[in-house]
Amino acid sequence: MSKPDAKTPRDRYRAQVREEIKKHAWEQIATAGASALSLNAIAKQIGMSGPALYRYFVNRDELITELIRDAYRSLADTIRARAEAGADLSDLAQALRRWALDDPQRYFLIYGTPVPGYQAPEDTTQIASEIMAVLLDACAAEQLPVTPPSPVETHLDEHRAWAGQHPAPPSTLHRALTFWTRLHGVLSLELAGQFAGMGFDPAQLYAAEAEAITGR
Amino acid sequence: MSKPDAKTPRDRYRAQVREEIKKHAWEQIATAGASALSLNAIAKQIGMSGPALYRYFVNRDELITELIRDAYRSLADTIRARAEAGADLSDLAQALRRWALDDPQRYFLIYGTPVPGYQAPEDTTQIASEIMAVLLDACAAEQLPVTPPSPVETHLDEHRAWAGQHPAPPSTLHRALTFWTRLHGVLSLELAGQFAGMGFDPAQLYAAEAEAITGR
DNA sequence: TGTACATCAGTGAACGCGCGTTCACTGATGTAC
DNA sequence: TGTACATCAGTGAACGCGCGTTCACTGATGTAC
Repeated sequence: MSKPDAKTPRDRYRAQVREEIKKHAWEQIATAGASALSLNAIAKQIGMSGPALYRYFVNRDELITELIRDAYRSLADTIRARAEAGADLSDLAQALRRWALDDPQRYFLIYGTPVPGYQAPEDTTQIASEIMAVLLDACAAEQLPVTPPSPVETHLDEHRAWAGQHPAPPSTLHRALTFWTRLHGVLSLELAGQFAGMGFDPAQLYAAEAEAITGR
Repeated sequence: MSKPDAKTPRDRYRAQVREEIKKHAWEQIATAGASALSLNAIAKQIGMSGPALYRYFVNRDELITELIRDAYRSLADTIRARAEAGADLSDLAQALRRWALDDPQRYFLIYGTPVPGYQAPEDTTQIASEIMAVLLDACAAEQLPVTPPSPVETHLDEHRAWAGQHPAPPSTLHRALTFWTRLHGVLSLELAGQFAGMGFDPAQLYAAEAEAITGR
């Protein structure tokens, strides 16, 4: 009897095929959007029959859920790695933008239009709060002049469950949240092509938002 | 021979049925998202056969395009009406939020995840710049202290084609654009359910953004 | 006011398509003695 | 090292489904004289 967690050749092969399926799934999403993702089409690209994929994913939903999970993980790892390398808020903003531009549909899979009724898996909300924690750390690291808390800041301080055990003061809670929403505002409109034909450079608008929040 | 633009009973009937088709299309989008919109399903709801709809829309794409156009028009009219009623930036922000919450999927149809390859009709970009013009007016109406232009402001001033003939100074260009992106940032994340389970009230975060930009 | 004709809304059958998914199977790979 | 058996990847046929769209048609509504 082999140890339950030993990696047999078969296990390795399985993992490898799963990765290949995902790789082609991402390609499909990149070119036609997530709603067009088709198991049969993926199978054809890989050179397998459609039903073969059911050896690797119980159904289409599980595959998509897995892709969402991977996207979250990728983003969280990217941001955290930059933070641990000593990045400031402005650097984190740039890392986020690069990650998004690298594969816009991957960004939209996480932050885009939700399909009514679809429930994201629980562990993704955990990864999301992991990202939030990194932002809170980064905001806390940059000192701001102490001022009396605004109404929002007070409100956020009274509903700080989302910040976990983070000991951030009210102003930091607000800054982290605003950092996120403002960058998402510019980034999502850029990725959606809403600035197309307007003539200016979205990167400059984005950078300005990133710096504005730094208080610099 | 009747005048070419006279409204015959048949014309009126046609317009009426077109509206009914659109009404059910919106209901479908609201409950299952735009990608799930189906002509046959709409026909069934109305009590018609599927092919009958082809008397009213040349195909599915034309219907969706029409819905997008209507959504843009509705938003532009809403914003402009408030502006003409003397609303300030904060009021406009609230009008935008109400409009979006009224039908989140309608908001996403305009500002949500784009389908790669789909090209929006030209006249919608015209309506979009109409909205931009209202924002520019509203921003111009609120005086801010004169300061030397920042790099972004200079950049926007040098690429101001998107602002049409509007004589706004650099700082106003930047404020109008930022007003839009910041509100969209909070709003789109709220509508997508990204704040779910975080515990705070998105309305307060939104209001704070709306007021922050006012410079007040 | 009545008749002849044209217009047009709507139907039902049919097309080809691709989808997700199931099932019984073959054949290769790994395991146990 | 060899044989017997179990595991499991992958196949091909088949299922039911709903989709967008076309076509030839019926019957009602409007127009012209």
